Formats: sequence, C-alpha cells, structure tokens
Amino acid sequence: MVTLEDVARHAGVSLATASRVLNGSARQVGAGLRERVEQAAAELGYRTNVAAQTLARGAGNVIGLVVHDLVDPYFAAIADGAVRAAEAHGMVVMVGTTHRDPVKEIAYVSSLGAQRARAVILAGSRVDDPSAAALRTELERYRAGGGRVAVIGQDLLGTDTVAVANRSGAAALAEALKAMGHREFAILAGPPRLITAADRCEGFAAALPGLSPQIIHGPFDRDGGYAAAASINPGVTCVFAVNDVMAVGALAAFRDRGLRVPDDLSLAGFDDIATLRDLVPALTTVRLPLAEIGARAVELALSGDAGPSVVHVEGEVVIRESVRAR
Amino acid sequence: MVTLEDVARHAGVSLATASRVLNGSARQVGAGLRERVEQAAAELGYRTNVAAQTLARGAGNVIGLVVHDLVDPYFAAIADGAVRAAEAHGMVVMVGTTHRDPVKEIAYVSSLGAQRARAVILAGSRVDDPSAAALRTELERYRAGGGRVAVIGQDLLGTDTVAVANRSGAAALAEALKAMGHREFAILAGPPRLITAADRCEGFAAALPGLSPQIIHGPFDRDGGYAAAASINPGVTCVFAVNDVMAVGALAAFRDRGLRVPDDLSLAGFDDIATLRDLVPALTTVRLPLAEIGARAVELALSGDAGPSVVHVEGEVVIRESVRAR
DNA sequence: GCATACTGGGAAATCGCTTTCCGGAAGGGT
DNA sequence: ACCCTTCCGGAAAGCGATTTCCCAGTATGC
Repeated sequence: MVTLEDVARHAGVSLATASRVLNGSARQVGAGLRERVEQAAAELGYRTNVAAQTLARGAGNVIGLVVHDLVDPYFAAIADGAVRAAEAHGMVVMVGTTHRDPVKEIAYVSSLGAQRARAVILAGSRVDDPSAAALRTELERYRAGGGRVAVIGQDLLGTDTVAVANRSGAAALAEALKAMGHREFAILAGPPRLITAADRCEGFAAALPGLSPQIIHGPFDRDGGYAAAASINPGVTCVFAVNDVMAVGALAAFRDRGLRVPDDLSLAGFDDIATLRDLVPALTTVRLPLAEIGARAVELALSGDAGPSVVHVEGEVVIRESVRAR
Repeated sequence: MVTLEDVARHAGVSLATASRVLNGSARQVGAGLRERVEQAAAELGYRTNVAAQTLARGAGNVIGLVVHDLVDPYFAAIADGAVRAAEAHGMVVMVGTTHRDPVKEIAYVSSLGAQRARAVILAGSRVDDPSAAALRTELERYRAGGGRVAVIGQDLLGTDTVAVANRSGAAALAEALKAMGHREFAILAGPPRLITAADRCEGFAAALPGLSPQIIHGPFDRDGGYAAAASINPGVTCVFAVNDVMAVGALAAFRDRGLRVPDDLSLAGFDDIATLRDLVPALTTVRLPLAEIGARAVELALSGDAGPSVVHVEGEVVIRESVRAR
C-alpha cells in the first residue's frame, strides 16, 4: 500500500506538505509543490487511508442510519434519500437493520459510536417500551463523544428531529373522507405503543368527532393489515390503514372475502409508497416525501448548529380510486 | 472520550494487557487481571476506537455494498440479506447507490478502498460500456490492497461471484408458458447491453426454437415496462417482462389500453418481488432468493479461501394468475 | 538438580495521517 | 532602511489502538 510518506518522498517534499495538498487543509501550498505532489500521488496510485485520517482528525466521515427493515419500501425510500444527501457532503452511510428488535438498535448505536460516526440517524419510531431507556442512555453516551443524533418521526427529547406531521396528515385525510360522505369508519391502527401508528390513528379519529370509528390494533406490516381487516364491523363504509403496506394487506383480505374496493368498501392508506403506485384500485393515501425526509435528517445531523432543532414535514392527501363518495 | 490507556491505568495494568482483554487476542490473560480490566472498562464506559483499531490491525470491519437504487425492491432485498449476513460476522455494511451512473460506481469502489473495507460487493450488472474498463482497474487496485470483491450477477473475470441462473430460469419459464399453449410471445427485454436483462431475454428466446418472439428493448424499470408494452404486436398472447417491476409497468399499460390480463393477454415477470405479491392479477414469475443472494455474496467475500469461486443460484418458476392457458 | 519449555505481563515500536509550532523569505507601510 | 505581517515549507508530536519483543516465574523432562 502506498502511504502518504511514499508520496512525499517521491515528490521530494515533507509529509506535511503532501498532506496539505492531498487531503484538504486550510493552508495553501505553492503551485509548484502542489503540482509535484499531485503528480507523485497519481503515479504511485496513492489512496488516503481513511482510518488513519479519522484517527488523526478525531472525526470520521460515516453517517449511521438505523432502520427497521430495508425491504420495507418506507425505509428503503428514506435510506435512499439519506444516502444521496450524505454523498453530497462527502460522507458515506452505514446502515443497520434492526428488524424491530430494540436490542439491536442499541447495539447499532453502540457500534456507530465505536466507529466515531459523525452522526446517527434513527428512523422508524420505537415503541415506548422499557428498552427505550437503555437506548436513551446509549444515545447520550454517543453524543457525549461528540456525535450528533437525528431522529425521524417522534420528537425524542433533546435531539434533532424530522417531525412528520402524522397527526395532521391523518386528520386531513379524515376530513376529506368525511367530505365524501363517509360516516362509518374503521381504523387498522397498528401496534398501540408504536408512536407513528398511534399518532396517525389518533389524528384520524380526532378529526371525526362524534363518529367514534372502530379501532383495530395489530402488527404494522402487510400481514397485520390482512389480519386486522377480518374484524371490521359490518356497516363500515371506509377503512383507514395507518400505512400503505397494511392497506395492501387489507385489500387482499377484502378480495379474499369477496368485498370489492371501492364498490363495497372504501380504503385509504398512509405514506404513498411509490412501488405500490400501480395497485388496483389505486390507493388513496397521504403522500410523504420519504426521500426528502431521509435527506433532511442527514442535513440536520450535519448542520452542527446550536440547539436541537426540529424540521416539520407535512403530508399531502391524495385521493385515488380506492375511495368512493357515498 | 475514554481511551484504552485510561482503562489500563484505572485497572493498574499495562496497555498491552488491557488490549488483550478487551479486544480479543490470541494471548491469554490471567483471570484476576482480566476481571480488573473488564471492570475498569465498564466503570469508565470504554468504547473501542474502531479507527485506531483498523489502523493498527491494518484491516477494518466494513463491507461495502454498491447497488443501483435502494428504492428498487430487488436491491433492497439484496441489501437486507447482505446486512444480516455481515452482522453475523461482526461486520457492518456501507451502502452506496449509483443510480446507474458508472462513474459513481467507480467512485464508491475507490472510496471503499480508502476505507480499507474488507470486501466490496457489486450488485446489479453493469452495462458493458467503456467505463467498465475503468471499473475493472479500480477493482484491481482495490484487490491489490488486500480487499476482496464479490459480484452479484455476471461472472466478472477473477472475482468471487454469485451467479444467478438468469438464462436457465428464463428458459424454464418459457417452457412452462409454452406448455400452457402459448406460441406468440413478446419480450420486454430491457436495455440491450445490460447483462442481466440480456441473459434473461436470450434464455427465454432460446427455449422457444422456431417461435421467434418479438423483442422490445427499453429501460429496466417500471416506466420502461410501461413504454415497451405499447409496441407489442397484435397476435401476441403472452408477454415476458425481464423483471417484475417492468411487468408492473406493462400491466398498467395494458389496463390503460383496456386489455385485461390474463383474459386478453398473459404476462410474466422475473424476480418475485415480495412487495408485489398482492398485485392483481398475481404475477407469474421466476422466484429469486434475493436476500439469500445478498447473504451469499457476503459469505463469499469473507471466506478468504484460495481462488475466486462462483456460487450458483437457481430461480424457481412460479405460475400465478397473470398467465392463462390457451 | 539443571536445562528447557511455556506462561502471562509489560515496554515500546509501529500503523498512516493531521496539525501545531518554528523559521525563513517575501511583501508592505512609513 | 526597518519593522511588521503574511505566506509557505518542514520537523515532530500526537491520535488510540495492536503487536513484537523481552523477561521473570513456573512447570516439565531426564
């Protein structure tokens, strides 16, 4: 492996000069030497040793991203945005997938701390369970070491946050559905303690005073939607699944039971997952700019300004065929 | 930040001993000291500095994964498998997305080289274009530095490879469709120089001697499928899209034109993307164990054995509603 | 009982880069 | 002509681990 020292020797300059030329420094280097160094580096095929650089500088160029599941298009889209944004800053993204295991989440934060990652981004709201305290401790420790933390979703005290307007988005959706004549609702609400799910559910319900929609809890994924759809009360005319993937599950369940959407039942989701765009019937949903959310989280974590700041992201109601006016 | 030296001092032992206890070494340390060191580390909240470790050891714990697009469920599934496998080996994955830009691919390999990544995994076949030579050079350089390279898809000379049986999978699909009575085929073939696409196309066509299916080239994504579907000849009874995502596009196109699948036209894809499982009609396709492919690539790259080896992965034809017998 | 392993502990030399000083040279103001 | 900056090059001290020696203390073989 070619080292900086080799380059310096080859160019007949000092290590310091070579470093300044090749790895960006505040100090200038005269044109002549700069040229010589660059040439030598090219000839020898020099490649910076990032580990050494990180050690010397005391800060690396990696951003950690912790998601639940990359196969879930919601997280994939966020990851995509994050990777792009990181790249624009000359950073590189390390992803960890927890598959909803809080212990793994903590392990990743710890590992990212060991990497001296510049920032860690936590996507996907954690349930409000006992391990949350341990996570918090670990995050605190990470931040004590100079790392930044950004959270997507819930507003975790004292960290930068990309706050998704789940409540108001769901409320707007509810309004729209009500305006179309629906009165009997069911909500496929996801896990009760999952904050994103709970917010969407509450926002939706709160916008329907006096209508007391039926609330059905269950897992936050496709199969959860499928299962929950089974216990919908007769008389319900419109179903809101707290995310698109669950809506897909519900759709399948309805189909299996011979219920047609939107003829027999209207259905709405949340997120507006691109991969699901061609679903038939097209899903009414609340569009979230997921890639942008990922990117914003990176920006936030990298903008080393003062206090923890919060960026708000709004969703946009998109009415499509899966909902029909009554 | 707590350093190993702090721990050693706190425990009253030498740096060497502390290192041996905390960061795994061939040498044994007496029970008494070991205990003291562990306790000291816990009390002080010591966290290994991976950068320093990497520098000293000359090898890091990151695996680079370069994909085209994380939003594409094909790559997301591969990434998921890779992340899991890496984790099992105590490694961590850095992902880069190229969005089909060969220059970025090279840049990522270069950057991973600078990170002294243990291995880099290239997913998504590159087109056979001029920049391929540059990629090759970069990979060569990377390997000269002791890194391993694994490629998913095409058999790039001299590297470990997870070879996907695109040809035979497509051929098996073609056989199955022929057995169902189809004779007039169209292939939505993707870009002519994209190796994965070309292999699937050729494998399919080769299994239909004398039938000369219509071949339509275009982009490898959903919109490519949509667009290509427009130029299908009248008389065609069965359409093969070289991946599921294109099939989805084609399906949308047919729907827009009032063609019903499978009543008017049969349609098949390739990959068996999980997120698309609930499509109506369910897509006939060739199932690929994508997560396993990602995992295998990691294993391959990490199994530091002798020569470059090739792992073959077979697809499995899955007949679903989108195809009807004639 | 003596030479010969073998064990486990520690001192110190790396690993490759950044950055603080230090110092000489050149430019500018009066 | 002198002093004060400013500019740029280099020597050397870290950054935080790992690992090679070296050594003392035991254990083992004959």
